[in-house]
Amino acid sequence: MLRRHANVSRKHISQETGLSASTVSAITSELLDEAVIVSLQGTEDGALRRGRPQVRLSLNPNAALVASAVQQLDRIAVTVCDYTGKTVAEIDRAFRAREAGPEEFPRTLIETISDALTSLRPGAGQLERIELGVQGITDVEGTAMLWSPITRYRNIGMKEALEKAFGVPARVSNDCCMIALALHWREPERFASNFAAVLLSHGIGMGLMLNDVLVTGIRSSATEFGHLSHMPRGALCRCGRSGCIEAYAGDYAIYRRATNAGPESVPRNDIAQAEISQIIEAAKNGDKDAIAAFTEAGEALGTGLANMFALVDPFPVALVGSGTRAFDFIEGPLRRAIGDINPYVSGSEIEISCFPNEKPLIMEGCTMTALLELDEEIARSTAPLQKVFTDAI
Amino acid sequence: MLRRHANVSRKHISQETGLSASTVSAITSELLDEAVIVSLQGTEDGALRRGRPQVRLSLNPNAALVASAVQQLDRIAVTVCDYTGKTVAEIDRAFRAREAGPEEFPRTLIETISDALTSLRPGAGQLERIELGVQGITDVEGTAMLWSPITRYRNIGMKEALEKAFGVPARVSNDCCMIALALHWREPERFASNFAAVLLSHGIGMGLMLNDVLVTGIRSSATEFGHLSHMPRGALCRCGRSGCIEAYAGDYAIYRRATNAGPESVPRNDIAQAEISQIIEAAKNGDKDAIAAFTEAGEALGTGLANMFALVDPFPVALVGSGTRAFDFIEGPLRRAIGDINPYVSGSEIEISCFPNEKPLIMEGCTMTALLELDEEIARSTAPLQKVFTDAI
DNA sequence: ACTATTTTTTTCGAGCCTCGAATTAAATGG
DNA sequence: CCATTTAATTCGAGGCTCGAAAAAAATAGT
Repeated sequence: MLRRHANVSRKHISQETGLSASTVSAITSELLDEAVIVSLQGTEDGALRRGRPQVRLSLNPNAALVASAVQQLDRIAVTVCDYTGKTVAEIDRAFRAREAGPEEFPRTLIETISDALTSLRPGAGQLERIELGVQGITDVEGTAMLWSPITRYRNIGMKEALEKAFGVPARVSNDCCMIALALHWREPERFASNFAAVLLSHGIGMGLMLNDVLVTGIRSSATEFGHLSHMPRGALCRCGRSGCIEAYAGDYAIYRRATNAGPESVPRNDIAQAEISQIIEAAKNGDKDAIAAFTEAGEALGTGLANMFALVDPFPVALVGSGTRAFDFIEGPLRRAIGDINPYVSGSEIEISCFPNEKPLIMEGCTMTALLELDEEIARSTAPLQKVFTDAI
Repeated sequence: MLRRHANVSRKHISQETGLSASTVSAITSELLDEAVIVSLQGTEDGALRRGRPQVRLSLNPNAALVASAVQQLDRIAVTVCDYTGKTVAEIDRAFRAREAGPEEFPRTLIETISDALTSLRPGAGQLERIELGVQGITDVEGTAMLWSPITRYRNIGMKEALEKAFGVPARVSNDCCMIALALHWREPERFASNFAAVLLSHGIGMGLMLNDVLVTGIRSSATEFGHLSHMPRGALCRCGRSGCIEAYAGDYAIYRRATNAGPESVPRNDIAQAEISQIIEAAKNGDKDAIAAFTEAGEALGTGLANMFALVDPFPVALVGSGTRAFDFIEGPLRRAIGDINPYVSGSEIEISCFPNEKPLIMEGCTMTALLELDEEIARSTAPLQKVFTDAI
């Protein structure tokens, strides 16, 4: 509750959670004793009313620090946040992932986190957790980057090196999952129990939340939405197969279709954003191939989403990343494909939001993941939960 | 625990569930007082060992009765089971659904259940719940049959009429969900937390369990697997759209392809099982079109499953219903399609089981649903555990 | 300034579910 | 008939929860 809302009174917590006032009092007094939370005088809305004034409670910023990192093709970014989630240190520096050896990844990361930590004002909390967000496939345990488009090396261990260097728990996560988590916390009403975050960039990724749980694939920590079959025996995908959604909706697919290169031609993997911008301009000027490129991308995305809506309820969708710049050309075909395929869902009723800049979302998701794990740990150590009855049958 | 295993000792329950012996003792003694369970002398394995013998516990058969019903195109079947799930009465009679008016559905059902109940030996438990399984779309609350291929009437209310007639809670559920539930209880190791039951008959249905929860669609109580897009702008489906999985894998699609009727031709809805048998025979004799029909069915099913495996982990699949008779012709293309589409799943590693006869599974699922709801109710209504005080005089 | 009123928070006693330790129960072995 | 073994129960205690009562901390009114 306090992670969601700062400055709320015990009364308010009691009303929102349904716990009795006495229970809230007991729990908060214990957390205050342990300096996990702090109290402030004055009512929530600042108005002075008759009666004993509410005491506003908040998380104690100094209870802990967490470090979040995002490793991308050309940059490495690190953010250190206090226990309330406020950024207290930030570094964003160039990093040439393609030219880096496998050992450079953890090394550079450790250096950057160290630099961020030394820039902190004294008196801040202690570092308690590190969370790293990367493109590509990470193992479900979050120990390593199994495969990533940013490097030709496989299976780059991260967790162990980080934990050794800083002495705190560390994890690697898929960027799309972090984006989904960030949206879940940023707009809890819209992105509630069921929604998808679709990352549109060179490839297509998805972070999917169903029943309040992030869905994880068998090896990748995210769902392989980009490699769902859109068109059997269709366009050549970067993964080597044919007809994947990505082979129609990824940057390379849009470039290929816009330049009329033919669906079988080998995907380029060095497409600059400027080239996509040119295609958008061309589409605005009525270029048939450019428009067809975005139309086919929208159809592929819409078909994939419609299939998911046929399996579970329709859910809100967030489109994230540079691909959203062409949203005006993608939206129509996408919504049409949804309506065409699913008899019970009209394309127009699906909530779609765009977030052009994925990086802050990935960072936010990393921070939230670290903080939530920390919360769990604190909850465990404070008031040992009773053994949960697990059905062993 | 006792619903899963009859005749288990308190000791065994304690070991399996992880609850302490004292807790198990407290709970079981209360349930014994309420006659929800009964005890029997003698060890589980019958062997006489040293030490105090175990007391075997089981559900009390007479604690309650539940009625399950399956309404199909040409028959209506009713089974009454005791609280342990044992069948104590059974009726299966002809019913011409196509010629029946909307009011005949609940009326015939009530008649049949009444007849089954009057045939019971005296001393049996009281009827406590009714569960009905039907093809087609039911609302999530289980009140009505919104649409079903067995009748041209829409929105046939069932719950209210049944509850009025018998004075106990009633529900209508989708047949595929019931099949999934039955499999989950029949083979809990194979069909555990994640699996799918695919019904292959005139149309294609699916009961899907993810994370121990049956996935329900927005209106239908089951997932619309049959209407996932397999081939954009592909074969005409019974639902009016094009390229659905069902338009390749349903009986009418197989008949259409085998008779070379062209993918745009209007689906027949009166295909007899004998006609499908003929196509199977033709395939065995090497008929090109018959083989192609099953091949395309397998590809469509495999593609749909592969897409699901890309979203969540691969899971075991049960193929159910008359369509499994052609499994030998379907299996190869199905497994190939899975491997072709999902880079991380080989088609050969997916566990596929066949269950040709869907009716007993639907019935079993209905019974289990009713019994499990009853269990929940008993757990809720049970008086809170109280300590026993000895008289101080 | 003092008291009544209002509102929030804390304290207190109790209930429920769980557990471990000790006890009781019910059998076999010698 | 007693020692031993195994199962089940009882007992006391702890953790989390609650409702009722009390306390705390403010304003309103005389």
